[in-house]
Amino acid sequence: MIDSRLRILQMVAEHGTVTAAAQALHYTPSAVSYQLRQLAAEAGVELVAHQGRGIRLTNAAHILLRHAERVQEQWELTRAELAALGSEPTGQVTLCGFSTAASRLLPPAAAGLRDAHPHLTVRIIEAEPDRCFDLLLSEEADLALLVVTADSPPMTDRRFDQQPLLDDPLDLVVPQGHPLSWRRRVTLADAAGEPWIVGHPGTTYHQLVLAACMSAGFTPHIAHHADEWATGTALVAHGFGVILVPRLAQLGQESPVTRIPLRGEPAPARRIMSVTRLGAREIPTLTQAVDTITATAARLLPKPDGG
Amino acid sequence: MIDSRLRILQMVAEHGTVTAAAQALHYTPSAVSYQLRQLAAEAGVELVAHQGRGIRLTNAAHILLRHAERVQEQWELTRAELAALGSEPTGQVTLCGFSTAASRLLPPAAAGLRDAHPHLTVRIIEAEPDRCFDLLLSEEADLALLVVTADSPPMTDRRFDQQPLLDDPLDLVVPQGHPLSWRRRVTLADAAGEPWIVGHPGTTYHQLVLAACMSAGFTPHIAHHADEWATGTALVAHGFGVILVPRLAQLGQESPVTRIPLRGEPAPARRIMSVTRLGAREIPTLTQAVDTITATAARLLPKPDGG
DNA sequence: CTGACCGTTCAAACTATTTGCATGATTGAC
DNA sequence: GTCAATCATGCAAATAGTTTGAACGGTCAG
Repeated sequence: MIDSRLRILQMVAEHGTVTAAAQALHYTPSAVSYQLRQLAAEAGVELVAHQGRGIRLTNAAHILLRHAERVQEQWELTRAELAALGSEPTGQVTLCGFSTAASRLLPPAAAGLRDAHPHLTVRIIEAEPDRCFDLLLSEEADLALLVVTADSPPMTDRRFDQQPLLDDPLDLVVPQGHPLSWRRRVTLADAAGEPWIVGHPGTTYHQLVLAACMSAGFTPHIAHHADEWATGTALVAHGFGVILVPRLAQLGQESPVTRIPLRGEPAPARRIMSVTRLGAREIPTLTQAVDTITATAARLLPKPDGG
Repeated sequence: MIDSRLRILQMVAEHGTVTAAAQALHYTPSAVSYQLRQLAAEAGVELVAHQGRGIRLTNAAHILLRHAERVQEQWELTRAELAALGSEPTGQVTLCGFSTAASRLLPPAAAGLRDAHPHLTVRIIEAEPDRCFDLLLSEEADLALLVVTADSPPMTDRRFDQQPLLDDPLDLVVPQGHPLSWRRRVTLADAAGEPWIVGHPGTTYHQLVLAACMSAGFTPHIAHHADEWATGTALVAHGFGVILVPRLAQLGQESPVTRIPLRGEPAPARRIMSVTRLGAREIPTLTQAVDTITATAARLLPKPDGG
């Protein structure tokens, strides 16, 4: 509903370059360039200034960006009004989230929606947090579950409504028989000297582990890279190091490892957020989805006793 | 800039039928129908209900209409911001108005704008008041000069900013030597018994004359129809009746007629309004245009002495 | 029951957008 | 300095989206 040219401008502002914006939108740079030109003509102002081999957005562009935010918000309010108008929710709602969310939290919520509203089409997209924000902006998705990363927009970003959903505690996974597995109380710092297995640089998992270790006061010795839980677990089982897994993540039973809840103040955890476009949270369908997700999470993470 | 589908919905709301909306937009009914369907799908709601051989807009459609108004207003504010950003006004500005305005008020204003801002393209469209509102909505025009008619949107219509510009006094035109031409003081009621020459039914001029006569307390005897001043004047000169002409209208010198300023409380006049989309009046270019038009009007209608 | 209107549908004509490639400009590495 | 890499843009061709025109079914007034 929001003008596609404004969306493109938002992406350019977000990603800094025409090329990156094009990538996020599944467009080619030519298309983005062309549309920016159109928008500039329509508004009767210059939008971009060339700077080096890239571009810089002008003052006028920032005015248009503020406009886009307001229109976006207004549109979400209207959507909510329409949805509240009664009658069965119709059309399509799309939930997106990173791997663990997509596999454990979203399906129950999606199924609940589907069963409650026969005329509603429910879609799920598994995507990394960065991409989730793009999906929200482009209205390809309506609700996103994601872990905060260094690349996340700030909480104050007026395009999004970001609410903490739950704190997913982190467990340390060590080989069976590892000295730490006998300890009554293990903190992250206790594993500071271990060789670590983390995701590839740039992945959310990589950032997560590094951030957790950093806030525990040490920099991990990274011995191996593995992006999938199964791979990491297997490496641990064979004594290549230790990994950190969020409580929500399910590990296969194949590898003989010990999973140890970490203690600490605060206990190491990853914060999972539910994110909508600003104003969209009031849409009944989404409210219901968030409720279901909260309930699911409570079931999967029974009582966080002790801390 | 505003979504073309919302514009179409506005037109349908305004004109009541798909066909009429299509006409106003220079579209075919098919296109309007198709776009309404698209909009409904995008919003996930029903927009039209069939009623008899026409349609009726649903509740949801009215919510969307309110949305359209708000977005429209927001866009105009943004335009004003952009325009105020400094730098020379660029792009295009279009003024529209009914015949007299188009010939006597708009050209000086347009010329002023053109000379003041070399990079600005100025256009003029001559159009009946009804059409002027459509032109504003579709952003084909930015400022309209028009006479209030029975079909005008109410002053409270949140899509427009309607400001009184001037009152154009009405003159009675009678054949030379006509008894009324010797009177020191003539009111409209004095011509109640004359045969009248008016525009064709439905024209602004027709409405104007009837409204004036009605507020003077009589219904004119309509003897002839003529839409052009020259035709009407010629008919008057040949003794077929009398006509009413606004002071701004220039009559050719070919026909021997007498033009008598009408008295009364209030003096018969047509009220000329300057209309913009709501929020657009602050755009410097338009402000300047209105100023020039006011000045031109003051020059053309020197001092309304006496009443 | 007939003619006038109205809204919708469908394939075809038409527009506008998007792509793919070529180009010029800038940056950083060697 | 040279060279490869990165970036934005321009243009013709491909593609997707919109608009048209003609046909149809429903509704209303005479």
